[in-house]
Amino acid sequence: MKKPITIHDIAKIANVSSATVSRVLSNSDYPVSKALREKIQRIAKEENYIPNLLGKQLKTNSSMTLGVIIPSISNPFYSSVMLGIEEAARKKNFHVILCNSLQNPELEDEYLKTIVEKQVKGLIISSISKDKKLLKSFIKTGLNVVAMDQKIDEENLCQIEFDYRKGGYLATKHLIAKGHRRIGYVTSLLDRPSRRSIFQGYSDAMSESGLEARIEEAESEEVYKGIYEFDSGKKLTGNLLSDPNPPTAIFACNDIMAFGVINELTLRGIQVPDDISVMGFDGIDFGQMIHPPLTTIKQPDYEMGKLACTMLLEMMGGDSSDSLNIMLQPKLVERESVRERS
Amino acid sequence: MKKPITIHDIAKIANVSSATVSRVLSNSDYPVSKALREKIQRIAKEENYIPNLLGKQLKTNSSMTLGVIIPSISNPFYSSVMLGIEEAARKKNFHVILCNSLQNPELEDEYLKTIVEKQVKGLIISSISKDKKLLKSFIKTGLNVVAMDQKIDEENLCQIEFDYRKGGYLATKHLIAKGHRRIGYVTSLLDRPSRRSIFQGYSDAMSESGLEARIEEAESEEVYKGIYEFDSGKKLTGNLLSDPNPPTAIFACNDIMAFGVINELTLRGIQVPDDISVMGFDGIDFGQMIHPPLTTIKQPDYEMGKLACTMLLEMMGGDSSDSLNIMLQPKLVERESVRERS
DNA sequence: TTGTAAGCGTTATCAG
DNA sequence: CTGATAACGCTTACAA
Repeated sequence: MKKPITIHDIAKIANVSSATVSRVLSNSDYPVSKALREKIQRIAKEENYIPNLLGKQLKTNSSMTLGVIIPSISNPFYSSVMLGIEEAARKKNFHVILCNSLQNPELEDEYLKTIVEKQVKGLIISSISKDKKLLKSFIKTGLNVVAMDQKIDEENLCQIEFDYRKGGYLATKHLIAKGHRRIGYVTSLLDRPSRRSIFQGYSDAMSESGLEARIEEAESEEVYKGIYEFDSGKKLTGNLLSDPNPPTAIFACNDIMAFGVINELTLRGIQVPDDISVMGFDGIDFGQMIHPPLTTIKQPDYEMGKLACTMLLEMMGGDSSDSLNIMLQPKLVERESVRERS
Repeated sequence: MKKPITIHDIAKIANVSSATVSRVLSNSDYPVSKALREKIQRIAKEENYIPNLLGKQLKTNSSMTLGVIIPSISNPFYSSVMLGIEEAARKKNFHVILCNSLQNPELEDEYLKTIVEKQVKGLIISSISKDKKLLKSFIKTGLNVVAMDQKIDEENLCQIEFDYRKGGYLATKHLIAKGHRRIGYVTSLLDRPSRRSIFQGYSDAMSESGLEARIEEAESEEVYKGIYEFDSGKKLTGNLLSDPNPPTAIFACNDIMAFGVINELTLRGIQVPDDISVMGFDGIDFGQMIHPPLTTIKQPDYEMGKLACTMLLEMMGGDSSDSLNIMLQPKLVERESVRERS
């Protein structure tokens, strides 16, 4: 495990200065004679030269690394987002550090801090922190940030939002159009703006049609684990069903929860969609794999990640630093878990 | 966006040398008088000092960053693994760079190279490259590697294997014990050792009981996307069903494919498990969410990631560099997609 | 076209 | 206990 070879070693072997070596090996456009250039390249190859990017980065103050902070990679929505981010990053030779905040604001801040210390200059974040104080302070000192999924009140950053309210509205409207009047809404704890917005859309659509909202909210938030939301969906469905006059359609705040709803219904011998219709929210792939295939609202996850990363890289390129604010639109995906109320 | 403050700036303010500042701010155990220590800490806080880890890393030749190369994060198995890795890494203040090789050996090598250039000293990899030449060469020059999931023939690295063969064997035996005699096996392309091993287990169990193997193999591999394997499961099921004497049980090489099998069966009016039993492999959470809940072989994904990372960190600690080789055991998870053949 | 030398921000060695 | 000072590996004025 001897010391790796540096440009100085190569310089010595080639009888040139390390400056010249640097110039050719870093693909600078600085003029170097063809003879020397080839000689140096040959030697570098022979000696198995591996550049030490830390040196370069320290000097140039640029780390070619992006940070991503999300609640949990085990949520299929975020893993799609991540795939999109990484795809876009790779094309520009950036690496991506993945941080799961696990719904824990302290963890989020800790990651934020260490990432900045590593001189990461670009961050994509779906923040769950309340005040976002630390994040805002880093933005002020030059960190480039694209906020995703959860809104941040602050200038100087790009935001990629998703129109959750409209999504909730669209879903509910669809149910109403199918003739449903008693529509229940099951949701995780309404502690995040995104979740409140979906609920808002639901409420708006209901009251617009003179219908009464009927909501079941999960009590507390466990550490993010898919199966937790599934169970939660089952439980809340039970609550809804205990009503003397239960709903004919159930709308869930995300697909996994909707799986729980369908599961509970099926277990109780209630047919979906014949007896009760079910509607999800997210549009993860698994929705197509269950029975019946889930009608849902699609969030463009992969595209969202790709877009976020492209915007971030552009921002860091520093061209037009007009901090954009993009609102992605929901799309209704009709499959087979909703049907006309006869 | 003025220049961030360094230990030198602090030294100047405090009227001490930067050496002293470094000693207190890096939590070195080097003795510094209490008075100075507190003064420096106070100033650091006041000035909002953010250490530049690049400088430190360059000096100490250690990057506190790990690399992870996996086929695709959108596969729920790997996202659980990743969650486990990150959990273990965080506890030791390491960050994790995520690289999706997308089943592409060239991408894998490219990542490998750039990661090493970034002075990442530890790597967890589920390699899909054939020769693994580059990887082996890096191991020789001191890269610490934990190979996961896919075996690598080489000394000097830890491996966390999973007993795929036994898993396949266990699953098949279970089906046989339930009275099944015609058991079909549907699988993705048998191009990886892990997949061949599962198939081997299946074959072994079948021939051991004097039963005839019946395999359907997907033709080619698409870029990794969950829905592809699902469709593939559907299609192969169709093939199996076209047999004049179709199987009474179908075993799939992974859970998602099993979802496809169940879906196709259900669509054709064939009851699972009443008419045909279905068995999966992986044990992802979604298996519990479909109907009927999938009987499957559990790979300890999250634990695998955690273990891999712990081992890697230990290796890098450099204590006992005995390169372990751990074989994780499969576990049968009985749910409701398999039933006794009457 | 090439070389010299001064850093980038940190730690580590050595002397005081 | 504290302070100079020399690295770490690289880039980049500036000089030649």
